[in-house]
Amino acid sequence: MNNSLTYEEFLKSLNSFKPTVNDCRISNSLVMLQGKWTNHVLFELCKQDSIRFGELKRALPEITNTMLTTTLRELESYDLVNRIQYNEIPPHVEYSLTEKGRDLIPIFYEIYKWTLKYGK
Amino acid sequence: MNNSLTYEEFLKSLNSFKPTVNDCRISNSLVMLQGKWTNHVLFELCKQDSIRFGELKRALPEITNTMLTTTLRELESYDLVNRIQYNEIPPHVEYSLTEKGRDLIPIFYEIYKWTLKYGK
DNA sequence: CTGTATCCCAATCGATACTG
DNA sequence: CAGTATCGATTGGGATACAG
Repeated sequence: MNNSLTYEEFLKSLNSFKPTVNDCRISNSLVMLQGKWTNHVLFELCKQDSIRFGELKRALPEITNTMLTTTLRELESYDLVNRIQYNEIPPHVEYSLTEKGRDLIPIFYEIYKWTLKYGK
Repeated sequence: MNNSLTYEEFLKSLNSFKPTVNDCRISNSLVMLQGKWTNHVLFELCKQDSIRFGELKRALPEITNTMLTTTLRELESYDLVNRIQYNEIPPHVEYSLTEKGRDLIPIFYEIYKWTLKYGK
């Protein structure tokens, strides 16, 4: 059932993918990456096993508290990111990629290669 | 210069990628796919060598004229799509992927595999 | 057939101030 | 430390009508 096509098979069967929007699960996946900050945050999370809210904020100096929180909550809702809260003094929170999130890395790798070829 | 890293090398060097937004060329690439209709249109264009405006419209019944035009113009501006106009009676226009656009297909393939594993 | 022009609405983004 | 609340600004998307 879950046998994936090889790249060659994928190319040949492209036109058998349903054209209508609702049936296009591939495009639906991209919706998860559509937020302005989504991929920046995901990419930071790729870099280390876990990272704190404040570290993320320093890594992305242009993001606001509101947007960082909103983005992280969205990624949690997609089950791409884990949030672990430590109720110590001072309290802190660690964010990390789930397995589902880490499995996005091969996509980033293809984007990396494309960018190397065409990026400005 | 343009030697790309292997996937293993890519993984190891992830944390050497610059964290700041402006330096993150990978994330900049994703901006091109951020429009609500962008990836749907690109995906339709992957399926055949060239396609007419009206065919695209029928393939994506929920898109409006305005958004289809806007999206195509945006893709043209990124040099992902060619537009060829035939001044016959009746006039028609053919859209096709550029080489740069076709080189996005490996990215779609990775998204396809990810979707197969995790898509709802 | 392949678009534009116009107008409106909704969602997103951001700045600032404040809190458990 | 890691957020939330509020409000205003900006952007993007959509409906409709019309044009080359």
